Order: sequence, then structure tokens, then C-alpha cells
Amino acid sequence: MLTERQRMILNAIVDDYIRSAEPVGSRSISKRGGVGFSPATIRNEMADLEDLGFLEQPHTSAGRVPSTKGYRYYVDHLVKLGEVSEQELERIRHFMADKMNQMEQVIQHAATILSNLTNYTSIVLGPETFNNSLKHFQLVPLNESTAVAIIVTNTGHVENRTVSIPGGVDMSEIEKVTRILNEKLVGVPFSRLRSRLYTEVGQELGRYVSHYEEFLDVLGNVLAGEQDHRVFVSGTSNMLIQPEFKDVEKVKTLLDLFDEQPALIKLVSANPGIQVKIGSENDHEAINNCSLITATYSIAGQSLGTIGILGPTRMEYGKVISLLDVLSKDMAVMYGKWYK
Amino acid sequence: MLTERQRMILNAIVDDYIRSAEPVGSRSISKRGGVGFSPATIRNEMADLEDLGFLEQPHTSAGRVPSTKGYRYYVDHLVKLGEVSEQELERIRHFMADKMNQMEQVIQHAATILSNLTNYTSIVLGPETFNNSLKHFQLVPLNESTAVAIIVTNTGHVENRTVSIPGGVDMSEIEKVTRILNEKLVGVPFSRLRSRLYTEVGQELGRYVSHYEEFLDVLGNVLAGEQDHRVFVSGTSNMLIQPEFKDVEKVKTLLDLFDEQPALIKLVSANPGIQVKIGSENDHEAINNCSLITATYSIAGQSLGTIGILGPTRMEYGKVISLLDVLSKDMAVMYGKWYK
DNA sequence: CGTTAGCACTCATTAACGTAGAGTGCTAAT
DNA sequence: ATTAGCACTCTACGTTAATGAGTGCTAACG
Repeated sequence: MLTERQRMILNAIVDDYIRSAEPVGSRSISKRGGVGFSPATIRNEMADLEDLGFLEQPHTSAGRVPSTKGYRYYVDHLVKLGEVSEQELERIRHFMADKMNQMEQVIQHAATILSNLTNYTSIVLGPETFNNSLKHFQLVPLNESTAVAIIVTNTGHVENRTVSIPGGVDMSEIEKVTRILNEKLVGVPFSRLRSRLYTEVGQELGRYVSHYEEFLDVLGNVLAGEQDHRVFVSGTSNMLIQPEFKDVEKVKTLLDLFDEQPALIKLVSANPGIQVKIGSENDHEAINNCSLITATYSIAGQSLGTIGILGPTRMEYGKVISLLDVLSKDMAVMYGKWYK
Repeated sequence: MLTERQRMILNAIVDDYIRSAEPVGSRSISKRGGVGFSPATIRNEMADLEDLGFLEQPHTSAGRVPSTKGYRYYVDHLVKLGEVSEQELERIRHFMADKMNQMEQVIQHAATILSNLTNYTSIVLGPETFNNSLKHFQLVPLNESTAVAIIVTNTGHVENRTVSIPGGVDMSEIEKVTRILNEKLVGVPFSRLRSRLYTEVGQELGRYVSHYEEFLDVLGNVLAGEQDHRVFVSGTSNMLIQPEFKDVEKVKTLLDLFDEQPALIKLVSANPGIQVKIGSENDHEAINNCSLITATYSIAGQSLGTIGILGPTRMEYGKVISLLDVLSKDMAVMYGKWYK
């Protein structure tokens, strides 16, 4: 239906337009590498393609834009599937491996709610899990090859993970494993859990349980899942809507800041109660024309974490403060329940 | 330090500026209800407030804008805490009550990743849970007053919830409860689980277990948690960045669409494999200048759900298609593991 | 005959310019 | 102490003209 050259030109136009969002002219196609025709020739072909319905012209003397039919042809016949970059793959794999624990869920969820309710950017900091320790461990068999591992931390979190049981392990052995792990590991901080598992528990396990090496690997993975992704940012793009961020440069420095976890944590870590930092009062110069309102949530006087709202200095202080007040108390209650 | 009138004027200026993001003039303050001074008087006070450092002037003959010091005074002395509206409270409460189940987490997480990787809007549809049923139930006591309830569905999901045990219930009773529930409820669809619990299980439980009424309530809540929030949208604001959505009206109709779950589900529900719908090919007119790429993920030929990317017709088809391909396969594998 | 250089023409984008209007500061009257 | 009045300043906006990107057509070229 289309000549080879027409296909090539259509392809070039669609590619260009996808990149630039601007009508594509004959000259820019001609200048492209690997074309080898003059603008005039391209123009003739473009007129033909327009007659055939693949291209459209917003107005005379603008370049061409693909029509629905043009995109359709492109998708059906021309598009080259992009390589999924190593970095993207990495992120997908990571996401697949990454089951958030309950605490992280709550933090992220809270961040989302806050940014939705306020239309500002929210930054939520979870409690330090650094010196959390294991309080209780249990393996519940579901069938011959699967079990649920339940982990209770000293702060009262309950996590579960589905694990596969190495072949040839029977019920009584699972009970033994559970007993040994509780004996040896209760009270040990998560940071040292894994090394302890391999040193102390390993040999002990070997005495009672067959296949204990594979088992160790499984357990090691289960217990290692307790890192601390503590800070979640949500609603970054809400900033972009604010008129004070028409300037693209400011936006960029801000987005860079959001990617630097340590800087963020430092920024949001704050004294107990509700704190308001306005404009130049903020330490970080990227947010010198922003205000940051933070509220800590705590239980029995012990500070757990912080939730914060970042907006332009022109921020609805009254609304945000009362919202943070409510939410911080609710989060405290929530953790309180887990703490038991 | 400030006279009553100055405070009032400062307050008015800050309030106005927060609303409008535009410098505030003396006339508009004077016209406000409850002021009762002429613009000239206001001007004099404003000049004083500027001398004191509470206000700033972008240029002569513009209105005044609060300075950092001005905001500070406002926050410390003037701000009226907003009422948290009933609707907002509702959302917070709802969030607190709402523990997502694992499936929902994965769906939402996938949606987030996708919108981040592509900078388009992602719409992810989870598998229908409508006729899922209970496969296995287990109560694991943690201490005298708390236990973990583990629920396994016929599709292989494992969920856990922490529950509090009514006082005066001992271990052996918990075992009995677990046994009875498994006897009576395994194979029952979640939609009918709750009514079954109260009718059939109730009396049976009463025979063996003390305090069975409180217990029933707890169990009812646990089993009721299996609703189906099936669709998640992420990166809505990515649309706003695209130049084709400079027009605010288009944005609005789009955002409205995102709020209508049934319409969304209809839109995204699609035939197996990767589908591309371009511009006017889409059924819904709100996205007539958008393209929607959907991919189903399935196991053993049975379709589980759909993931979709919505962007301008000028979309990076090649990149998105290959990304969807990878992710849909990965999600199938993921569910596959749970299904086991 | 396919290709290309050249040219007149179109139309959006941009800069230049002038005007309207919002807002101020100051002075004088109340 | 307050306010009306007025001259002054500076931005925002609309108008107009110039610019330039891009086209379609014609004629020349290999």
C-alpha cells in the first residue's frame, strides 16, 4: 500500500513528533541521518501521505502531524520495540522482590492521603527500626511445600512472608525449627540477626533437622527483609501546579532534593510537636521559597516519626496544621495498637 | 508590638495572598467585609508594616506580599486553625481502617512503578476476586490477648491480620475455633462468608467456646476485609505535564474520568495480549486525543487482570509496549507463585 | 521520469510600542 | 486620626509590524 520511502518518511515524522510535540517540517526530515532526499521530495511525499489520511496539517505552513490512521500504521507496521533499559529492568525486578512490610505501607499510604488532601507535597518519616529486635517467630505450614513465616518485632509489628519448604522436611521438624529459632534469636536486633543465624543457629539446627542448609537460606532471606526504607514522598507534582514554580529551574532543584533521602530525612527530622519553618528559615536552600510544616507522632513520650507537608510559603497554614494534628494523633494510635 | 489594626490588616493580606498568589492592594483589603477603613488608611498602615519588615513589595505600584517575617507572625499569632471537614475526616478514618491486602498492594505498587518509568498515567486492574473462596484459616496466638489470623484463598493469597482475643479465652479454645472454622467455611466464597459465619458457625461455636459472641464479631471483621478494590490509577498528574493538556478543560474531564471506577474498568478491560487504542479509536470521548495501551496478564490461559498506560496520542509506543510486555509477564509469574 | 532548486505565498510566533489600569505615596482637607 | 484627591510608577494587555518556518507549485536537471 505504501512505498518503502513513504513508510520511511511516515516513520520519521511520527518519531519526531513523539519527541517534540511540534508539527514536523520537510526540512528537518531531510536533514536527518540516513534519509538522502531533498526537502522538496519529502514535501511531495508528505502531500501524498496527507491525501491518504496518514498525516494532518494544523494549518497551512505548519509541518505535518500524524493522524490517528498514521499512528495506527506506525504501531502496526513501523514501531521498533524499545529495549527495556537495564536500569528500568532493575527497578521492575526490585519492585517484584520488594514486599513492603506493614509499617512501610502505612507510611506510604499516609503520605498519599496527605498529599491528596492538601494538594501539597508530603514527606512522611517512619520510626527508626535500627535497633528493633525479634520478639517472636513462628512457621505455620500451609501444605507440604509452603509455609507462612510470622515475625513479631519488639515494637509489636507483625509481618508474614510465604516461604517454600525444602523437600523432605516434615511437620515435626518445622516445629523444632520454630523452637530453636525462638530460643536462640529472640531479643537479637535485626541488624545482627542474619549473622547470628548462620553462626549459632546453624550448627544447632544441623543436629535436629535434615536439609538444614537449604532451610537456613530460606530463613536468612525471610529475616533479612527488615531493612528500613523509612521516608516516603508523595505528591511531588503538586508543587508543579503552584504558580511560584513556573520556573523550571526551581522545579528541578526541588525534584533533586526529593531524591536525596539523607537530606530529606535531615530536613524533616524535627522537634516534638508541630513545627512550622517558613521560607528562608529552612536550612536547605532548595526550599527557601517554601514552607515546611512537620508534626511528630509519638507514644508514651517516645517520638516515633514525623509527617511533613511542603508547600509554597503561601500555604494554607491553618488547614494544614489542623490536618497534621489529626493525622499525627491517628498514626500514634495506630502504632499504639501494634505496640499492644 | 503591632496595633490591633495592623494585625488585622496583616492577617487580611496573608489570607488574600494565600488564596490568590497575587500581590494584595489596599483597595481590595478595604472592600473586604468587616474592615471599615478607606484604602488610604490601609495604605499608611501597609507602609508601616513594610518598614517593620512584615511585608514586601515586588515593585512600586504593585500590592504587598508577606515576607518570611510576616508569615511567621501570621503563623504564631493570627492563624485560625481550619476545621477538618467531615469529608476529610472520613478519608483519614477510612485510610486508618483500610489495610490493603497483598494483592491490592501489588496492584498499586505496579501502577506506581509504571507511571514513574513512563511518565504517563497508569491504570492497573487486578484479578476478579468476586468468586474467590476460603481455602484455609488459622489463628496463631502471640500472647494472651493477641493473635494473628491467617487466611488463605483458593487462588493462593495469604493474608494476615492481627486480632485481639476476648479476655478469658485459652489456647485450647483457640484451637477449637480454628478447627470449626475450617470444617464449616472452607470452600465458601468470600461474598457469602460472613452470613455463613453468623448462621452455621455461630451455634456450633457456642457449644465449645466461652465468650463466643465477642469472638464471632472479631472473626466477622477479619473475614469481611476481602472486598475488591480492583483498580488503581497512578501518575494522573503526569498528564498535566504534556503540552497537549495546557487546556484546563481537557484536564478536568480527564480527572473526572479517573474518579469513575466503572468507566475506568470498562475502558481498561480488554482482550488478551497487548492492545493499542489510538485517539478516536477509544470509546470514551474524554480520551479521544489520548492513546491507551493495555496488556493482560494471565496464568495457564486464564486472564487475571490488565495493566494499562494512558498518554497523549503522541506516545512513545515502542518503549511503552516493551515495558508492558515485561511487566505483565512478571506479574503473571508473581501471581503464579501465590497460586502455587 | 524521478528529483530538486527556486520562489511566491501563508500563517503563527515574536518583538516593539502605546495605552489602560491597578496601586502607591504624598498633601491637604475634614 | 482619617480620608479624599492627585500625580506618579510600573505591569499587563492589545495592536501592529516584522520575522521566519513551512508549504505548494513550477521549471530545470540528470
